[in-house]
Amino acid sequence: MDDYLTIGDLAKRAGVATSALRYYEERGLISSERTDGNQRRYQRSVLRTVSVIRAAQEVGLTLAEIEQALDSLPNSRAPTKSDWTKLSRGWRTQLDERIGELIALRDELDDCIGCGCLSLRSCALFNPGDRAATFGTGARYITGDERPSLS
Amino acid sequence: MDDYLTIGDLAKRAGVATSALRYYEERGLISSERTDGNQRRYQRSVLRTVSVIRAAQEVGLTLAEIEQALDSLPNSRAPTKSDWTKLSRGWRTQLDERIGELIALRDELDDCIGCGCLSLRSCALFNPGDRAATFGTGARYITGDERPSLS
DNA sequence: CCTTGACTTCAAGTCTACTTGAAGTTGTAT
DNA sequence: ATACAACTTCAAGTAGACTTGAAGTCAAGG
Repeated sequence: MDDYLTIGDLAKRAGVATSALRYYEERGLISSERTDGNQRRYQRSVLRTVSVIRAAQEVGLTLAEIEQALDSLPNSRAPTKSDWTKLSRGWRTQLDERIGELIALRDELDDCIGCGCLSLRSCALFNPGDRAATFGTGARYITGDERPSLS
Repeated sequence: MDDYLTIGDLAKRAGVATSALRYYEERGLISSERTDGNQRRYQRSVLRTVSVIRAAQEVGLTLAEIEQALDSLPNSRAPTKSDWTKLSRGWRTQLDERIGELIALRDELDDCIGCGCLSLRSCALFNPGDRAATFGTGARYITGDERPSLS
């Protein structure tokens, strides 16, 4: 049973809090077995899953989206190498998009620095509408709901 | 008094909800005058301020940080061209940093796609610790609290 | 004048991703 | 055997940026 991790060990190795792990489990993102005394024991592969979750979060995905992605895997949960390849390819695309958006925004900023934009006539930054209008809490623009054209 | 905007007009032209404008005002980010009947009337310059606020949010700043930036302006609120230049230069820097982070993450993803990372031995993505460990809700990594080195 | 849409305030609700606290149980080293 | 850290559950709290709803007032067209 050296192959099993306690929640504390997993937390340490994955770089997350134990409370976060319990939360992931509650949401169904990871799973565990229990000891006779009802304590969680995680398979090593769960460490991999948690790493994937954190990476996906950095890409900008919500836990709901990550859950969906993990659910879509053939052997649900605990992604294999080819699963990971599939997922990361998709995420890379989204990441590319977000990077593109930020670069576009940066270009607008550059144009605006000292351009007299404050006239509000032609400045892209100061004319909303085609830029991401709805971005509530957090970075939601990456999910593909809508993509600001910045044309 | 054609120079004044109602809250509905401002909302439409700025691309935000009226509730958001009241919220900004409550937080002290924008200000208004009142009619005899106690309705808000905004100066045209407020449209500019709202645009600046939205742009800054897209850069990744919180309202608290934006408020601080606006407060730091000599003629507080309603930024002039040179104020805007100052602000946008600073924001551009942060934007650059965030873009750099995302690009680094993308490179990691690329390395990981089909590299056998799942061994968990040497993969940057799968070895947390030096990557941004704390990013709660939203894009907090841009604020300079901590910068992941991704070394 | 009257209707109707736009406005007012204020309190409370929403969403995401957790964290914190209380009260109690388990595992392990000595 | 005993201490003590690490674990358990469950409820409630947190942060940020708003939104929603209720109950009432204002403004402009016909």
